[in-house]
Amino acid sequence: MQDSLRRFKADIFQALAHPTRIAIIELLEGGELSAGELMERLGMEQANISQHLAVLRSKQLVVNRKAGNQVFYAVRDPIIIKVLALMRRYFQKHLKEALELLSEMDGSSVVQRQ
Amino acid sequence: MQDSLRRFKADIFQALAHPTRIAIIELLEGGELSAGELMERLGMEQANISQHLAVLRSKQLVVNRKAGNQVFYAVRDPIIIKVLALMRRYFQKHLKEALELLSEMDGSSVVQRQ
DNA sequence: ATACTATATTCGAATGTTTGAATATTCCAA
DNA sequence: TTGGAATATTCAAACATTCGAATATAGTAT
Repeated sequence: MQDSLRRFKADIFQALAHPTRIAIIELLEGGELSAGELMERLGMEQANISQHLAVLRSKQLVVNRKAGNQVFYAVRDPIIIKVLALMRRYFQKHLKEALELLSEMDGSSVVQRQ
Repeated sequence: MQDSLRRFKADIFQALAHPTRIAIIELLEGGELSAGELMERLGMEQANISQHLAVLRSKQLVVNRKAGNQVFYAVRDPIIIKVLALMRRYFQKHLKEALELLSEMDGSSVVQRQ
């Protein structure tokens, strides 16, 4: 059980482990939005957004509600929003190192190392 | 910037998105441990633990301290521990659905669907 | 019925992650 | 300085994720 609990947590982190999906959750922090609105605000392919929404749905991080033609999405549990808020705090706290990490990831590093 | 911030967050979630790495962080919640102790308690291959530690190090989720022969690891920032604590709350709150999700993942589902 | 709009799914190529086996490094002790 | 213990790295195979293009479904209006 210990291990499958950890698999469960890992799967949720996995679902959060993509910039587009984080953007979706952050957009939904202000309340529910339709798939189309998410698509517009993110400026990405329709299919791509829909695929990311499918990931978030499959891990139950979001719930959806059909209204006629459209499908509205919302974050299922505010705990997830809290998790992202903690991440923001973490980022701010470690801003300097975070920026160094980011530039290394870019391959545009200006950071000294010995 | 908005987007690279999200890439940063996504990378941290990615680092947490593995049961073994979650186990490592949870073991470290009680204080620092050597790589060897982690290996023993997790009962996994030496190389495997070391690789997972390398992932956690590269995203700066843990810090390490060499002491003679050994390397001791610790969680860098308690915020990460808080994140995992939130996940525990989330899990407890959604225990029923979580169990269903887990059994689906196992392929050993006993859950009814229509 | 037909056409239109909104959303979802499937497919395959590209890319990234995970693993154990083998090997390397580092430190200490004899 | 040789040997052993602790840890890290490299490699390649297996597996998973991501993307856009194409296609499917479902609702609404004509």
